[in-house]
Amino acid sequence: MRKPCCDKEGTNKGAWSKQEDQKLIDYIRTHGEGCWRSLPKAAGLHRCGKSCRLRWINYLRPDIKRGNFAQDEEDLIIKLHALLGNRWSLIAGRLPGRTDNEVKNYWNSHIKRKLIKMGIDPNNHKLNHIPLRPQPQHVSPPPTSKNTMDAYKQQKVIAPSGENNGISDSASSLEEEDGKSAALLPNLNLDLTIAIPSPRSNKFTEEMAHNTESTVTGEVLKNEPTLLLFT
DNA sequence: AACAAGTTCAACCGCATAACA
DNA sequence: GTGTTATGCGGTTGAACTTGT
Repeated sequence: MRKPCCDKEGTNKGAWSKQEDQKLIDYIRTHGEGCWRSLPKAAGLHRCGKSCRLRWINYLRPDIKRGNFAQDEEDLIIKLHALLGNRWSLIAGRLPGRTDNEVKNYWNSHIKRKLIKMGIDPNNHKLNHIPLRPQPQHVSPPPTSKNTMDAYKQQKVIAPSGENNGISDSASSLEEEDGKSAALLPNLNLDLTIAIPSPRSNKFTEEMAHNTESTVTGEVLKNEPTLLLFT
């Protein structure tokens, strides 16, 4: 039997030192990413592979964009979250230079609070105070305001994602509700074009294709899941 | 200046699943 | 087909930092 990934004894934990960072950077520059299990030993690090991977992906990678999120990034996160739920890696994948951890943290510390303040449930993007009569479906024009927050404010119509944070009940659940529920209707002007990506994301893509008003193209970009958002 | 409360964010943990034997 | 390991993901934690009193 092979040893488990994280052998608890003899491995460092907690914050990384500059020396550790440098060792990791040097090693990956020379050997590239991959084989995280054997990397710590080869790089002379007393860390588990998991920890090295996380440090590299979330902090040391050269293409990481640090600093505040721009307004358009924030809008995109909201839109994607409405559609995808807490699938941070998928959301981050649409924000160049941003990591899933960063997006998740930003959501929890900034956006979530903002939405709550506005009376919007961040879990399902619905208003907490629901009008007595539901709006008819598919009648609202796309938001004309410059960002999603404005759209929320002006139209008070929130995205479709269901209680479970997932995507599985986005469009279908609305059909099920059939106007009986007071749930508001999607109006984020999400026009999706999805290309079948790498095998790993096929399940996701199928779900998306099934649950959203989307166009599935036959184009495949190797190892690059493609989800185009037009706002 | 000192402390408390609130916020941010890097890092850890556990689970799911892909990959492999 | 089954069992085991490696990897990736999302939830959570806690130290560091900021703000208010």
